Amino acid sequence: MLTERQRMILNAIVDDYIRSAEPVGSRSISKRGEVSYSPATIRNEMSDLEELGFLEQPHTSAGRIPSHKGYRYYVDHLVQFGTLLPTELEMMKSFFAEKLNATEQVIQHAATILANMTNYTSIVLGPEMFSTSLRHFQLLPLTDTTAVAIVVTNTGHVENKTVTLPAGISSSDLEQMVNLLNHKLVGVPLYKLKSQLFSEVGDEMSRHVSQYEELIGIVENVLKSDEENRVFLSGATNMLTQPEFKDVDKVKTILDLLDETPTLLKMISSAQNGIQVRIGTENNHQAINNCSLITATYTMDGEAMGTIGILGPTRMEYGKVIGLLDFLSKNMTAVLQHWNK
Amino acid sequence: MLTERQRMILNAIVDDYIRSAEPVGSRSISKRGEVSYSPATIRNEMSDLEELGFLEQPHTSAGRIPSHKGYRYYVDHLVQFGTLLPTELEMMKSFFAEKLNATEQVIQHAATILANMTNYTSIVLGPEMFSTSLRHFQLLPLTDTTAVAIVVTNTGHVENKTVTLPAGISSSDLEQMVNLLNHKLVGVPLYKLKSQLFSEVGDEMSRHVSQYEELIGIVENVLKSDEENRVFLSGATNMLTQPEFKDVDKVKTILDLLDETPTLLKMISSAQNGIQVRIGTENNHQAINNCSLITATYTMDGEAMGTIGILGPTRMEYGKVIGLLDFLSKNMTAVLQHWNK
DNA sequence: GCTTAGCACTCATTAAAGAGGAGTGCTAAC
DNA sequence: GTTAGCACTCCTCTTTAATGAGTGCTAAGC
Repeated sequence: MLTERQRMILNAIVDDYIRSAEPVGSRSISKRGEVSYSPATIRNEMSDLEELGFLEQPHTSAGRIPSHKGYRYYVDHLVQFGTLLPTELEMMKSFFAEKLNATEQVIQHAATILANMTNYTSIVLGPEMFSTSLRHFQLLPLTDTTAVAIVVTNTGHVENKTVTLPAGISSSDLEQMVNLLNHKLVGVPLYKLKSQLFSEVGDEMSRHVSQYEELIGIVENVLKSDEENRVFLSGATNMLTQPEFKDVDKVKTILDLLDETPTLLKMISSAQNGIQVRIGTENNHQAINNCSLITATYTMDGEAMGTIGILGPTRMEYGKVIGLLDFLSKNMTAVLQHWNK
Repeated sequence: MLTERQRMILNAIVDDYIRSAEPVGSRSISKRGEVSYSPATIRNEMSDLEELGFLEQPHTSAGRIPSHKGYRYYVDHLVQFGTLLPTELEMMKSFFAEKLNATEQVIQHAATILANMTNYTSIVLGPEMFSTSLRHFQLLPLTDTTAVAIVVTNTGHVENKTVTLPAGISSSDLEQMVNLLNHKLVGVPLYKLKSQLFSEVGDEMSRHVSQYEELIGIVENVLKSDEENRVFLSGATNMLTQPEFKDVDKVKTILDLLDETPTLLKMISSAQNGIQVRIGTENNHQAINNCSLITATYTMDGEAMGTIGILGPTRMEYGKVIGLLDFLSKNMTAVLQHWNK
């Protein structure tokens, strides 16, 4: 619905604005060379683009800046994915070459490296715990009524939580039950635990099933309490370097949002497979109405495991970030696979 | 060395400045009533106080603000500890009434509540792991060469780390050794592990001591990797609400510092017993030259366990914060004791 | 001798006014 | 359809002046 020339002009304006953070005037577009028309012609097109909702004008005598709709069009039709610069590639290589022997470390490190490379804020969602399987379950009594429950997954991930013990179970009974659970349920994917419980354990000791269920409840409880720990944040203070956030009050609402792990979790875990860009209000959070979130999911054996996200101002370097996320998410699998197999 | 009147004036100036964040003039001191002298007299004293280094003047025609030395004198001789307001007491009570069944949660929650009550940033150092004792040690093989090591302390704290296994140990040997270690070393304070190893285990299997040592090394390794997790931060963004930090660049260096857990750890773990106030440059960190850190240590059974700290601008409410920290640190023991015994 | 009223002086802050300039929209010519 | 020309808008920056809070000093008062 846009003419080729309009697309070129829109593209030039967005590019320019991303670079400079200043409203873009017709003359500076004309001088760039890509669009070889006079400023007057470009002005006419800009006027049309504004009428169509792709551009905005801060005030009459200023240049144009992209509207949300403009960014959307840019992202959907115009942006070209960046390829990694030699230095970036170098950093990536050294990241993948590193000997990190825990999934968390890989994720955490990925977050850090992304934040450093982009100068934006990175939000990374670690592997979905429920897609892994039970490696070991243990219950260590602390007092008469409490114990620390420990769940180890096949990925080497350890979760623990101090729990209140089910009433009316003797410690020897408890031990026996834990042993049986381990014997029968090790290797079972976590999300299947409950159903497996009935087919495996239920047969043998049907009269105690309710107590077993309580134990499985503990396991699930331990894992659920972990959800928030899946979120890794890095470079939050990079927000402070963006000219649009030089006002302390604005940036505070953003940083406060970044402090709320549950909100972050909801935000990033709602990402679709592949690369997704959510611009401004599409994020549905007042505080980041002037931010864009670019997410990429990473997989293992074809299954979605987690999400990598970059949060920056709407005026962010979409091409570069998408390129980086694409590269990282695709190669992430390799690293994780190495340690989880 | 200061006259009574000078002390009163200094006190009034610091109080006023803490409240208003504006240079304090002689007239406003005179009007407060505490010092019933004319502005001219007060001006003379202020001039003397400046000469003595307790006050500073931003420019000729401005009021005075306290210098670091002025704050130091205020903290050492003038400030009166705040008593908790009814609302504050209420918050404290509900905090202590809460059923938190893990030390980490207590600490984390203490940090949050402090940040909220003071509107400053709280840095809390959790219990020293090495002062607790071994509850359980476990090694779960993941691959041929790696395993996840799990250490549980008597406080219900669980640490884990994926480790590379010592070369040349069969899995059954390993199991046997872990069992023996558990048998002999459970209940031993963590800092005594190594020495105890020799007296307990060394006798029985002297030829394998080096391998045992390697296992203990793993235990210590697991615990060391935890040091950073002892630090809990809350209310970092509160810094943004302080008028002295309305400049984004200044506040960025502070927030960046707060992101460096190891630095925080060093900073807060160097606190002396009891309540300590470090003003401005006394913190030895460029980034927080305009901040003060007030710390209080909390104990259990007379032994130092950890530290609670509040970081704010040098112009912070010393009296109130010291009152809060005093109250909290003294009552903290009670909560922790409840769950660790 | 300590205290204080009086006054000149300093200097940050604020408001107003003007100059400059970037950029637009429109019109008319190419 | 394209573009040069031009009047117009409005932000930004600078200058200037006014305001006022606060000081330091001197001399008078108690």
